[in-house]
Amino acid sequence: MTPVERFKKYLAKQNLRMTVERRKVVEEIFSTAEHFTVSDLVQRMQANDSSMGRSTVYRVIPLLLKAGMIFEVSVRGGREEQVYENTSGIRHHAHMTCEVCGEVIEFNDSEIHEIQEKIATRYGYKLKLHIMDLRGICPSCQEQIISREVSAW
Amino acid sequence: MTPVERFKKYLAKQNLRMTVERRKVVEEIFSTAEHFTVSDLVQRMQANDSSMGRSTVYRVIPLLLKAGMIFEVSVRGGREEQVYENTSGIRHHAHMTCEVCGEVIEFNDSEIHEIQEKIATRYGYKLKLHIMDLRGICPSCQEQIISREVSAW
DNA sequence: TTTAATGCAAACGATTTGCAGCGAA
DNA sequence: TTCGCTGCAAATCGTTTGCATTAAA
Repeated sequence: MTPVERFKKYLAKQNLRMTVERRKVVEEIFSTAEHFTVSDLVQRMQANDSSMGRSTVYRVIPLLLKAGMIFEVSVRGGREEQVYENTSGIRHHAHMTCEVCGEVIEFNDSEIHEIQEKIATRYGYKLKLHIMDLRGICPSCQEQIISREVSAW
Repeated sequence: MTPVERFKKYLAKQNLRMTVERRKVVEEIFSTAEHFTVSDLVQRMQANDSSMGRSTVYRVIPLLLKAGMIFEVSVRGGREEQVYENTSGIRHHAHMTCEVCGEVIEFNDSEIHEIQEKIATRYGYKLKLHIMDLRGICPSCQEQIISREVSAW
């Protein structure tokens, strides 16, 4: 079943309508596995059809969330746009961030995946997105900022 | 060393100034271990001093982030305010969310903590915040929404 | 036909910024 | 005496919403 068909079924169940605009949004979202923002979608879609409305995209997003077809991904700060991902396939995000200098280390630990699956199984969940977000202070920033005050923490 | 002293040192290092307003913000943030929003702070502080400016708080936040004294915590959606936490003590957030109905299960798995610490040690990081965020679809929503289409995923 | 969906523009709400006066160092 | 900091008001920017029109079902 294609994403469009899946969404159409979901809409029908809610007594909502499949429109050309909604179809285009879904096709655009599932055309790649990359994450996206509303601006990304609008920009890509307006390249083909300049009349495509921004608010239409904003109105489709919550429906796709409810349908379990996309996820919110980002931890947003300031006035950054929300980032989404489609749910075709399970995504793993495991990273450790230094909150001082912003360094990000990505890692992929099989033990983590095993535990995540174990937990999901325990509760009967079908996992679509795993985020392991470790925040701390990297070695060099520890020296510069904390110096010998570590014991005070 | 108190949070205020710590922040003062950080400011001095950057050739910035410790002011009465900044002192009050830090004291307010470290008066509890709870998370907070800018509105929380402004409201609490204006109870004592109605002239306290909102933009002053907004301008202190990035300094405290850089100083490693607070963290951004929330995964914000829509126009929700950003949530922060002070870094006195390590915080663990482990939860699994159903993206369809919004159910949130909090769990505390010692194995996860062990692995998180192991990873941090490997890279020399001083951990302050651990977030394990699992997103998926809960059993009852799987029935209602996916029904017998699971195989198509 | 009925009524949900669309595009546009205006409204919102959180966050940022320009500015003139203030006050740490 | 500097020049970073403050409160205020205005500006930004992502997101939401009212409305007249269009188009699924």
